[in-house]
Amino acid sequence: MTFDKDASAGYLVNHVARLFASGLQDRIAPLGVTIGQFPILLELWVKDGVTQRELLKKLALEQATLANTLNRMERDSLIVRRKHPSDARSQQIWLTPKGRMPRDEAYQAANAQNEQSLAPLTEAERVQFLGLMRRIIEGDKDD
Amino acid sequence: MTFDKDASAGYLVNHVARLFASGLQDRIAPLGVTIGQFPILLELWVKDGVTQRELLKKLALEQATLANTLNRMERDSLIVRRKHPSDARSQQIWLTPKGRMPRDEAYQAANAQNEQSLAPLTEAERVQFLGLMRRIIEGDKDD
DNA sequence: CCATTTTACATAGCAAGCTATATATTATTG
DNA sequence: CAATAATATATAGCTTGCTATGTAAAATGG
Repeated sequence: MTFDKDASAGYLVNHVARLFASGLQDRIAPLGVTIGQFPILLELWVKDGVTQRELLKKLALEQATLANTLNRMERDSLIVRRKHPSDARSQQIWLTPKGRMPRDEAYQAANAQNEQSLAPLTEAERVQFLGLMRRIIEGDKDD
Repeated sequence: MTFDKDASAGYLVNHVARLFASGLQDRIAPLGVTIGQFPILLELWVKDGVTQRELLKKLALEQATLANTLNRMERDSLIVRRKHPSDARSQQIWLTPKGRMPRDEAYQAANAQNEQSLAPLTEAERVQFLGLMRRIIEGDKDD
């Protein structure tokens, strides 16, 4: 039997993911944010003051991963955790002024990276690519 | 301005990569191998006794990443490093009997995971998906 | 209302990736 | 041939992801 990793979806998708990640990392570093913090910030920019569990529901991450990244965000003064008024187990996660950074720059960084990495594809192919990935993700939920 | 992470190629590809990785991890764990070691083993099964630099050329990884993973593979008795006969800076990387495990099971694990994750796609779409990813990777090299 | 279960979160510990830097050896060059 | 540059690898230290487990508070059921 034989196996060609360059014909393996798993191998390729890992490689592509690292290309996107390292490109985005370079672009958002000047904003004082890392790629792991980025999706969390995106959610908090929509609505902060939420609990960790509420955040978790919107992110495809394990609870421990989120807790650890929130620790680093607190360390980096992007968020603060305050007592939940009615449930002492939870905390509310609030953006600091630093966490409320110029968001447009962050959006632009992400858009620019997507644009750069997808440059070899036509518009139709980009739509296809996103669609195929969404279906793979969707298919996984049934397992 | 607005930004929808679920319409972002970078976000989706990261998610998809983690689905593949965790699925493959589960499948190869019984073989005593981890996902980071897997692509290295694939190369060593083709040819061992090579130097780290020769291995590195075939893998889309940084030198330090490879060195660290080789350390863990040596710790796990999958490989041994022996003195290079003519260059004292290098070492030759050899598979141990354990590293020469039943490869077919490993190939089958990877194929089965690809099959499972790609299950929502038609054969034509799978070909498309691989092609799109290859072009993204290829496009990155020119940067 | 008290014992038990469930929930929310934190922590420990690991793998895999990265950048930056150190170290030893070989190759080159004046 | 000695000084310098280049090469091969290792190490330090970080982030992001994971699983497994601990702990405190809330909810529930007899």
